[in-house]
Order: sequence, then structure tokens, then C-alpha cells
Amino acid sequence: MKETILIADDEVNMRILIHDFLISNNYEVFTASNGREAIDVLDQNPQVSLVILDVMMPVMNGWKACEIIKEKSDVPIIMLTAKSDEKDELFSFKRGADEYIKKPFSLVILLARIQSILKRSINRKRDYKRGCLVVEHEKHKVFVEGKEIILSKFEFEILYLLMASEGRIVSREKIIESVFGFDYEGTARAVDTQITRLRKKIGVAKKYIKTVRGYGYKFEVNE
Amino acid sequence: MKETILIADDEVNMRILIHDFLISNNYEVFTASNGREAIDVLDQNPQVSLVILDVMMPVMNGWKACEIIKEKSDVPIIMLTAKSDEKDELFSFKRGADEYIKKPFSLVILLARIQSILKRSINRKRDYKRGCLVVEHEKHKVFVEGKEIILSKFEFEILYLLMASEGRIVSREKIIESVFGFDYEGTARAVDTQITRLRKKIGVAKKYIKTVRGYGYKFEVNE
DNA sequence: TCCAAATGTTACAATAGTGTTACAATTTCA
DNA sequence: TGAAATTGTAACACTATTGTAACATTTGGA
Repeated sequence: MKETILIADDEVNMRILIHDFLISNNYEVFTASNGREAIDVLDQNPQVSLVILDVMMPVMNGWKACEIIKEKSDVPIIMLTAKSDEKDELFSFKRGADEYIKKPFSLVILLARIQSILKRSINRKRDYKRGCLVVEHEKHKVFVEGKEIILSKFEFEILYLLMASEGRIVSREKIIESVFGFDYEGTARAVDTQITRLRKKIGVAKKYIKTVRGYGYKFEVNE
Repeated sequence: MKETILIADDEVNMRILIHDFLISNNYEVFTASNGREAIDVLDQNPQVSLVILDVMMPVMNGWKACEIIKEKSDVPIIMLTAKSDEKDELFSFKRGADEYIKKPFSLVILLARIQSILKRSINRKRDYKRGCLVVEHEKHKVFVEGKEIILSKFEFEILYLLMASEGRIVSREKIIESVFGFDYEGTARAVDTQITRLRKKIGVAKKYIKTVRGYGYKFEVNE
């Protein structure tokens, strides 16, 4: 059974970006363009298991929506904000938000937070074990044949993204969008370099990371 | 581009009701009065992006039709039933239905489910199973008699295009436009070469790719 | 501040994919 | 039947894609 996530953001591109990313990671997704709408969708769909609220929205902002939602249910809430003001963060937590993510953020980080929260609320799996490769997201650790491997931030996130998309092709554009951030300006070849470094570091586990010529990369275990 | 929906229900009033409602909501609609007809319509119109099946129909009921349709492709299916029996619901899901709506239902609910499903499956390509040939779009894999075949990008895309156009002739121009891109500058003979290579790689499944002299190529399974 | 790690770009090598050509095979139709 | 049109296919040269090392910059800590 798929988990259902509700996204509320007034920027349509942001909604689509997150929506598509979550769909491709096997979630059911609803969207809303302001706080009022989010509350309506939530009333109609009690199966929603997590809410993502942008702080800045017309009609009803994220803070207010968060407060109202938390009065009625204890569905977990992630707040998104462009402000880096510490006061805002405190403000969100006081109103019951479970997580607080500053824009811009990478989708992989968002996914990790979502999985972390869902695990907390329904005992969901978030570490990956495939063949001789183990990735523990919370501890940010990677093991190959039981031996710990130190990866850089991007190497880790690319590996995590590929494993979360096991069996499916992940294009360079997708990797850039999800890992480097949607405002990344560089060339797609940077992905190749990261993949090369990742493969070198994980040694024998490199066999799981396959190149799909013309499309991108794919994580796959043949056994 | 309008989405196309196929409705199969033996009650003519119900067909007309749903048909008119969907037309007025800007969908393209086909209708069928039993499961057998639904499958025929689907075979003739691979662009159908969602199927609504009534469970109780003469000739071939909704369960059976659902099963047969899902064997060939993964087009989303909504089952309609008058029974409120829990077992039926389980039965439908087991046979691959994506949604299950109990009669009587409001058209607004139906529309909401349709939109939700189409949103989910937009940009998601179907998998095809024909004879000894299986093509999984998302995983980008091709199997002949269960054995995986590695195809290049163009070979894969031509095969996919032909299968999506099963039974109909696809001209070289169409293939060029769809696969090579509208700005392709080369000769149409490049298609012939790709077809040759494709046939060679898929071995026994080559019998499905037929040359239609003077027109192009056609994917067809005779059994 | 300084150092080490991380990162993106560039350049070049290796590989896989592709289009064209030429000729063979087949089909069409008068 | 025989010539013309169409298609099949092998061989070749050319392109595109990817792997990777090396380098220059940037970043983040001591």
C-alpha cells in the first residue's frame, strides 16, 4: 500500500517538481496551492500520511494551516521556507511542524526527511541493503562487504537516489535536479565524474551501478 | 492533447451518462458494451489511457476483461460494481485493477479518481507483452522468451513505437519523426538499417515485425 | 589563515552506436 | 518473364557517448 503525501505550495513549478519526484519514488500525491485548499484536501482524504507546507502562500499561509491541521490531527508536517530566519523556524516548531526545510533544498534531502518521518510514524524501512552494499541514511554511513566506506555528500546522495529508484533509469538531468538542486547551472558531465568517484570508492559494489547509454544510470542487483 | 478513456458497461444509460459527462470534461471517449468489445476497442486504439470496466457484463465480465487487458499492457483500470461485497474488491485488486468504485457513485467522485489516476500515470509509459516478447518501458528492458536482450536507444524506441501501434502500419517518416526527431536530416533508409539490427537482436520475435512494402513497418502477432 | 577534501571542467581515450553506400534479394506490375 | 521499385543487409567511416585522469577552484574546518 502506497503512502499518500499532500503538497501545498503556491508556485506551480515547485508543486510539479516535488509531485513528480514523489510519484517516481512510489508515493501517492495530492497537491494544493494554498493553506485553505490543503485543509480541504486533507478533510476529503484522511489517508494522507504526511503534509508538506510552503510557508509563504496566499489566502492562508503555511503557519496558519499548520496550526489548524495540528488541532485536528497529528499528521506529520514538513514546512518549507525561503527564509533562513531562525525565528521562523522556532515559530514553525511551536505551531507543531515536525520538520523544517530551507529553500533551496535538494529533493533527495526532502525524500530522506519524508522517509524518516514516515518511518517514525509507521515503522517504515529507510536503510537499504542490496547485495554486499548497505546504506544507512540516518547515520549517513555506507558499508561494502561490511567495511565502512566514506563518501562525500554528492556521492552519498547519488547512491541513495539510485538505490531509491532501484531497477529504473535515472537520467543525468534527474540526478542534477534531485541531488545538485534545481538551480544547478553546471554541465551534466559533473554527474559522470561523481559516478566515477562513487564507483571507485564502493569497489566491488560498483557492479550494481549500471550505465544505460543514451539515458543515464540505473541501480540494479542481478542475483 | 486530450486523454482518451474507454468505458465498458452493458447498461446503455450508464454508458451514455458517463460518456457525456466525460466528453463535457474534455476527454475523448470510447464505449463498449461488454468485456470482449472493450478488449477489441483497446487493441484498435492504443492511445487509450484509462479503462473503466463494469463488473457485471454479458459475454465477458469485467474481471475477466481486466485480467486479459493487464496481461498485455498496464493501462490503468477502474472497476465499477453494484456489489458492496468486500471479497469482490479484493478480487479486483488481485486481478490488477487500479481503482474500485461502488455503484451508485457520483460522477464527481469518478472524475476525481480519473484525474488522480491520470495524473499518476502521465508521462508514464506502458509495458507491453506480446507473444514471446516483453518490453518494460520504465525499466528499459526487453525480453524474448524470458531472456533479456540489450537494445540501443533507437532500436528500443522503434520497437516500442511499433508495439504501441500494434496492427497499424507505421511509415518510415513517422518513425523518423517519433524516434530520430523532427529535425533529422538523414535519409529514410536509416530506418531500414535500424529495423535490420533490431530484428537480428530479437531473434525469434522478429516474426512480429512485418514489412509493408511501399508503406513502412507493422507490429503484428498472429496466433 | 592555511590545509585538505570536495567539486566542476576540460581533454583525451575507449567504446558503442549510427548513417550511408553498395549490392543482393525480393516484390510488383506491365 | 523481365525491368523497375523496394527492401535486406554487410561493411565501412563517422559520431556520440561515456570513463577517467588531471587540473583549477571552491569549501569547510582546524
